[in-house]
Order: sequence, then structure tokens, then C-alpha cells
Amino acid sequence: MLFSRQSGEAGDMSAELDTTYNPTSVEKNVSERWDEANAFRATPDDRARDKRFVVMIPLPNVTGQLHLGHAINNTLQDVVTRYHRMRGFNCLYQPGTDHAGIATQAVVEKRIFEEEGKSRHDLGREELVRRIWEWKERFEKRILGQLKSMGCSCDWERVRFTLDDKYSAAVHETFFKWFSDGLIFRGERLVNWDTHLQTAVADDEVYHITVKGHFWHFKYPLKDPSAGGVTHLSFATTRPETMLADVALAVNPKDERYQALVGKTVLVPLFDPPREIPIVADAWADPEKGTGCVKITPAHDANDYEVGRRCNLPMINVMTVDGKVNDNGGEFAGLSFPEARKQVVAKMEALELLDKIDKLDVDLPHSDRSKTPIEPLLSPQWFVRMGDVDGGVTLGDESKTPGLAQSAIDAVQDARVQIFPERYSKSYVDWLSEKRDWCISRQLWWGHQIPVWSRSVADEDTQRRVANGIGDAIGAVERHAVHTELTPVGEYTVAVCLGGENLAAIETLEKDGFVRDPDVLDTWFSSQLWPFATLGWPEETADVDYFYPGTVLITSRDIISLWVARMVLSGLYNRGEVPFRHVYIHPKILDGRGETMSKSKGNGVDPLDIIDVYGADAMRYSMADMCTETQDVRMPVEYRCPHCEALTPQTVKNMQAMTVDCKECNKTFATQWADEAVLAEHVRGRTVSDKFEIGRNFCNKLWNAARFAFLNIEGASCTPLDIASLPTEDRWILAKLSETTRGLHVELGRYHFSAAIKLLRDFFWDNLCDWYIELTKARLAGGEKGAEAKQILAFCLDQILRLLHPFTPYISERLWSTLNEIAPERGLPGVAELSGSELLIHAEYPPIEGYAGLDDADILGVFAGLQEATRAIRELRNKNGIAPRQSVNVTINAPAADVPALTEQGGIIQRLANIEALVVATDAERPANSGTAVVGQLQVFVHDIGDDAAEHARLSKELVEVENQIASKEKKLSNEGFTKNAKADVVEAERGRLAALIDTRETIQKSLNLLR
RNA sequence: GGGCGAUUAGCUCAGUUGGCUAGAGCACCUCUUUUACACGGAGGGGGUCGGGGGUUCAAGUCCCUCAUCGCCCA
Repeated sequence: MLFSRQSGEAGDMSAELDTTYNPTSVEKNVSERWDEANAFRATPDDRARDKRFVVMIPLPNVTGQLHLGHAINNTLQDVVTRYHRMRGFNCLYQPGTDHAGIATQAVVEKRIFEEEGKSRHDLGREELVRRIWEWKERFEKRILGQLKSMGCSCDWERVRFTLDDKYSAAVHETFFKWFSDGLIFRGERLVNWDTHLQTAVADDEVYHITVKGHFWHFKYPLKDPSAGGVTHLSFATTRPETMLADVALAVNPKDERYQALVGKTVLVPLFDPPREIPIVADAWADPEKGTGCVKITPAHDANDYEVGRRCNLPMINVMTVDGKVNDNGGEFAGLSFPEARKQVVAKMEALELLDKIDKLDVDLPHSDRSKTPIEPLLSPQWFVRMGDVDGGVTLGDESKTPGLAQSAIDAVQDARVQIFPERYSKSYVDWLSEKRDWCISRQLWWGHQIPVWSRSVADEDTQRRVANGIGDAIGAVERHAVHTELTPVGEYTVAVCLGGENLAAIETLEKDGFVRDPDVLDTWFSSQLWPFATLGWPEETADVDYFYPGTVLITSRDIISLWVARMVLSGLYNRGEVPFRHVYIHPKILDGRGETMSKSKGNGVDPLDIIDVYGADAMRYSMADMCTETQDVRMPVEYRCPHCEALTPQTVKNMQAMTVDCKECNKTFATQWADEAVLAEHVRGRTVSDKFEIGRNFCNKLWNAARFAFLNIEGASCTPLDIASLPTEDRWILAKLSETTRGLHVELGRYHFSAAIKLLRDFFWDNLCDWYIELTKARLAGGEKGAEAKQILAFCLDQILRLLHPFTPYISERLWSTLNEIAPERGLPGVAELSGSELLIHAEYPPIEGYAGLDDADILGVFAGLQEATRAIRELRNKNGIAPRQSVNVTINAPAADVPALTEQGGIIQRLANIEALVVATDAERPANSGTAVVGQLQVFVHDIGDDAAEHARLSKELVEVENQIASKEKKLSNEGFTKNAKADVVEAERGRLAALIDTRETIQKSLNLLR
């Protein structure tokens, strides 16, 4: 049996299909069939490299569940995967999730604090990590469930998580190799310090807000006032507390006012005795700004840090990890930074060194994770060297590159990796070109702990001796690499990186006084390895050999640098090949106000809500439809009342509310934010968007068209047909199908999903349903050429189901099984041979070149003319209030040459315009009281709709329009510039149009004359 | 401050190297429950393509400029 009958949905027989498509039961059933067939499984076989297709999911964070931003991403991945699978590729769609270090730890810490009032320090490292694993299990399950519901055809046996043991081995191996190659080093750097979470955060985890602040103007006294009378030097700052860490005043070397003062000393009078600091010359000081003199605080400001390095200044840090003044702050030690600011200002004022205070808008960086202000902090961190290095870097294929960043730049510039749309290549290359070292250490507990053990020693000799001794101690049991360092504060240290988690080696090191670095790695360090770590690397598995390199990466533009670029460079480094050939950047889903969807903002929509209301296929269809080249997708969101189904728009006010009151029925319902107590009391309302109605409507149309076909094509044959002798509508729909098929491959090949789905919609809805099926109803109901109509309809349904499957997999699979029962033999022998398949997911996709035997440009033109005539009659009928079911009589006056063809094809017009009697003749008289539709040289008289005066007015108006067009065409064609310069075919086309317009004008005039 | 993008019908968006009377879906108006579908069918109205300048025989499309909005980087 192809399809289970115990499903609760309507049975298989077409007559029993519901009149409305019900996605819920179909999705459940079809999923089960795919599961039973293990249809998504990807296993290496003997298919060649160019017949393999690999898509890596952009690993979702286990921080929270997926929203529609993910849904568009995963939908598109599944579309291309299913498309290639049907084209005979061995397809792997790799699923999995990311531990998302700081984001997840922050969420769980916050939750624990709210529920239990405990900090992570109260719990301890081990317990906190255990709690986060619990969280991970819960959300991983949730996320995978969401992906499955969307219809994603991932190989679920391959689910990976970035903290899995095997995955961790890949992380460890990469770290070890880079460390051994000297590409990982420890350095004192100014980092974005989150004083709340007490960790460094990456640049992309910082957002900026502008606040009303102040600009304080102070002066420092000179130690030895010059004879000329200069006693003080003025400067301004927005952060007076950092004066405690000032190490210099800087002036521009070209600024003549201060030439004489460079090298002299000023006093920071906040200390007792005052700190003596130099006046230095540096281009950072802008003579145009303020006094032209600027204070230098290298440990607390990024620009000053650069000045400090250039001028060889000391770096004084005055901040503790929790954002207080440390012992370097003298009498201010222990104060919070805001308090220190007040007191510094007060002291300077008391010393009469405060000149004035201006108001100023200040840019204040905040941590995205804790929503608290960031403080720049000088601290020891681990880095990956991105820039070029002496001697170059050896990649996985033994080739050389100047440096890691350069290898990834080259890959895009020589098109080994192609980015779609192309413009995103620029941001990729620009970002990499900065070649900034990558800070990979995070002061967190959730993540891959850095595999380095360090020990401080007394002096350089000891350092050398200890370093040399390590090989003797652990060389037999584990690979290792040793770095010797001299820290900025003058400590000699020895750092050992182990090649694996060898317990004996660890024990030996720790007995010898080595301590493991407590930090963990930046999340992107592990996710950059996704394209091969998921396949078993560093083991040389059959999977990694077969499925690496992958084919296409589909992702959002905001992680081009953070993730895409790093996958490229680590792929090249570890495997010697780029991880994918194409990168497709898709639009972003925005809410009704143009803001990115996110859980934290509260405007995120759960794809399951959409699926529940509209169906998975409807969601996928709509997503693909919205997916245009350049535009982001604006999606106003509404709450759907579970009581009355009325929609309430989502607003800033109700965005994060736990309950909403329905405006229609006044009842209260719960939202996605509701806690368990609220949910116990109120039914949950779905968050939806009416954008998905287009998909739902499409599915319903497909369902019903198939239902109609099933009622009519029972026992359709599969016999050779002479295409040329088929009725016009048959030849037309077949030619359209071939054209559509070809176009679809082109659009999908360049990732134009919206254009692709538009082609399918136009073919299925506008051509097949509105014209072909309407035209063949009589034939199907037992008329002439009924067998041919059945065969062609079955063929078209077969083809549209195949074509649509990547977009709407559930409904197409479901209808396929019934089609297999009702018309098991399908195709057009000799012209379009079809191979059967029990499951549509494994059926063969229609060919890339379409069907040459069905292409027919002439018939497309002929049919377009018939459509034009039909529409003209319909318009006349409508304008004159003739009901659709009321038939009319029509006389067509045509040139003698057109009469035979029109007589033959007039039936098409007759059936579609509900014409009782149709007469085609040359020199036919206008029946009294008839309305006239003019189609080129044809006068189409619709009988008995009367009112000559109205007819005259209408035709006169048409005449004016046509005359205007003729005038503009004549002007264009009489312009020599045009006829000389434009391409010949363009000019020809214009001439043709003019001729047609002139025909029309004459016919209208002739018709008007009849009304006189 | 630098880079990228957007601005086309009431709304959401298409519009290939410049070349048909600038299109679609939704919404709207009229007609329509005839045995696939009212989540349907037929027809219709609606746009000086953000403003200004330029190149060209020809500009929604190319160039300059201004305005507004968004994203990325600093």
C-alpha cells in the first residue's frame, strides 16, 4: 500500500479527498512515510564528485528556539537539497546545533539567578556547566523538532553538537596545529570587557547607543613651568575617571603652539605625590579639536592604546574585573567607576583645575549579552594570527599562503568560492583585508577549555630548562608544543599545548606546577570547523573523504565575516580545499517596523505557529516567494485569537506581554511569553502573519486541481501521441510546460527563489488551471479527444508535482501517491519518457533543457491571440452586466485569410467566453444592438447588449488611446537616431507593433462607422 | 566618518547587457455560489518609478547630486 488509510485524513480515493487541504494530517502521514523509507539518509557511494551535493546547516544556537529568520534559511537549504536529490545527486543536508558560549551561559545564568537567586560563583563551574547541558538537551530537541516540522530533509542520524566529544577533538586538533605553527599566541590586548558577566566580549557582541553626556575641560600643571609663562596644559575628556590611568598628554607634531613643550613633564595631581607624565607628539592629537591637546590612557581606550604603543608609553590599568577602581587608583581605589568619576571631578575642581563642562552626545558601547556598558580593559588573551607571517603558512594540501586571512581572500578573489549576490564579496574581502588578529579566549565556563598549561618561572635560564624538559616528561604519551613568553609585567612563563586530552600527560604537567588556562574558546572557533568536524575529522573517515568539500552554504549576511570567512580559512588550513563552492546570502525577515526578528526583542515568530495555522508547505512556499534578490522581507506580525481567530496586530506594547485581550471577542489568551501559571489559565494564541496566506491559498488550489484531475483521469493511458496533430490547447500547455521547466532550472541555478516559484505558480495556476483545465472539461467528461486530454492532464500533474516538490514537499508527496494509484502509467512516449517512483522525494526531476519535442513557439503566439480575443469578449460581457452563466451569441468579422484558422480554433473562445453560437465570416454584418470588441483586425460582435451611444463613446475613447500610441511610435520610427542606432530586431519589433496598432485603428474606425 | 543597499500601485515586492502601453500578489470596486477550489472564477480601477541635474535616438534601468531609511565597519 502506498499510503496509510488509518490516518484519520480522508482516504486515498480521490472522491473522498476533502474539499479543503488539511495540512496537519497530511504532514504527519508523509513524514512517517519518509521516515520509514529513511529517505533523507546520506551515505557515501560510487557517485562522482560532481554528483554529490552537500549543504551544512548554519548551526542554530541552543540558546533558544528557532524563529522565522531561521525558517527562511532552512527552507531554502531544503529546497536546494531536495532539488538536487531529485536530480540524482547524493545529497547530504547536515543538521546540528551550536553551544553558543556566552549567549547560552548568559541566558542560563540569568534564569538561575531569577529562579534561585544564585550566581554562577555560588554554583561553581561544574554545576553551572551541568545546568547548561540540561538546557542544551531541552532546546536541541526543540530546535530539531522545529526543523523536522518544516520538512527539512536532513540526515537526522548525523546530528552534531559543537561540544560533542568527537567534535571537540576537531577543535582541539585545530588549536594544537595552530599553536604548533605559531599562529596562536597570548598577548595583552585591550578588549571589550563586560563588567557584569566578567568576560571579554567580541566586537560583534557590542552595540552602541548614544547618550547625553558631558565634556569636562581640565588642565594639568607643568612640572617646570617655562619662563614664557606656560604653567598648565588644557585638555578635555568625557571620562574623567580614566585620568587615574593617564600616562601622557599628546599634541600633534605639526602643531606649532606646543612644539616647545614636547618632552616636558606634567603632573597628574590626583595622586600624592602627583604622577609625572610626559608630553608626547603623536598624530592622534587633532589640532582642530578643542585645545589640540589630548590625554592618553592606553589601558582604557582603543585609540590611546595605539598611541601608547607608538610612543612606548607604560600601560596603567585602574579597573578590576568587576568594574571598580583598583590599587593603581590611589585614594580612589575601591570606588565604582561612576563614583570615581564624581570624586575625580570634585578633586580637580577643588584644585581649581576644572575649566568648564560642556554637554555632549556620547557614544556608549554596551554588551549585547548583559545590556550593561562595556569598559575597554587591558588583559591577557589568546589570539589567532590572521596577518601574513614570515615564511608563510602551510595549508592542508601542502601549499603555502602568506597568512590565514590571505588564504581566504584568495579563495574568493579567484572564484574558488562564489558569493551570491556578488556584492557581498566586497564586505567579505574588506573585512579579511584588515587581517586583524582574532581574539579567541573568553572568560567563560561553557565551551571548549583552552588546552594550554602554563607555569611562571624565575628567570630566563629556568624558563629554557623547564621548556626543554617537557619533552622528556610527556613526549612518550602525548604530542605537545611549547611556547616561552615574557609577559609585559616581566614574568617568565612556559606554556604547553597538548595534542589531546591525555590524562597521564595532564597529571604530569600539573604535578610539575603547570596550571590549565581557565578560559574557553570563542564559539566561532568551533563553528568554523563545522564543514568537516561534523564528518568525523580529524579522523580520515569515509564521510569526510566523500562529503568534503561541500557544495553550497546558505546563510544570512551578518555572519559573512564571523563564520563564512573563518570556515574558508580553517577549511583551507586543515583540508587544503575550500568548504563550499557557493555562498548564497538570503534576505532577512524583519518585523512590521523593519527590525530584525529576535527572541530577545520579542518580535520573533515560532515557525510552528505558522505551520499550525497555515501548514508547513504554505510557510515554505511563502518564504521562497518572498526571497528576492536584494530586498529584506518586512513581515507585520499578528496574534491570532484562539477563541475567535481574529487577528490583533503586534505592537511595541504587547510585544512581550504574557497575555493579550482579543479586540473582537474580548477574551484573553496567552502568548509565547506566558509562563506556566498563565498557560494553565489561558489558551495559547498563535503568532502569525497574513503573508503566509499566499502559500496556504496556493496549496489549496493545488489540492483541488489534483482532486479534479483524479476525478477525471482514472485509467489515463500512456501511449505515443503525434504532438503536432493534437488540439491547440494541448500543444499550448505542453509548450508552456517545457518552457517553465527550463526557466525553473535557470532561476534555481542562480538562487532566484522568488522568480522560480513565480514561474511554477504562473504555469500551474494561470495556464493549467485557468485555461487548460477549463478548456478540456468537456473533453474529459467524455467528449472528443478525451483520452488525449486525460493523458496530457495526468502528465502535467505529474510534472508540476515533481517541479513543486522542493518547495512544497508534503502536499506534493501526498498527491503523488494518489496519482500513482489512479494513473500509474504516465508520460508521452518518444517525447517525454518518465521513470516512475513510489516516493516523489526520490522521483526524477524534469530535465534541465525542458522537452524539445514539446517546444512550439508558433502555438504560443496563436494561443496568446485567442486569449486576447477571449478577454475582450469577457470584458464586454462584464461591462454590460451579463452574468457569467448567461451565454451570448457572437459574430466575428475577420479578414478572409484568418477565417479558416479562426473557424478551427473558435471553439476555444466559445468555451471560455460562454458563447452559445459563434459565427466567423468575412464581411459579416454587425447585428443590431451588439457590442464591439476590437482585437487587431477582428471585429468581435457580442449580440444583444444594446446601447449604441455607450458603444460609440467607449470605442471613441479606445480610438484616442490607440491614436496616441500610434503617434508616439511614428515619432520614434521617423527618428533617424533610433532607426540607425538601435538594434535591428528592436526596430523591427517597433515596426510590427505600429502595424498592429494601425490595424486596430482601422478596425475601430470601421466599427464606429457602423454605429452612425 | 567609511562601505553596501533601498526608495516603483493603498500594502509587500518584481523589473536581466538601457529598447513593448512599467508587472505580480494582497487590498479595493463590479459580477459570480455552474458538480475541483469563495483559501475559488471573470472583469476593472489604481503608479509623472523619492527630488533635481546629466549622458543617450531612447533612462525605472547608466552617471552626478540632494533627501529619507536600513545594514555592516570604524
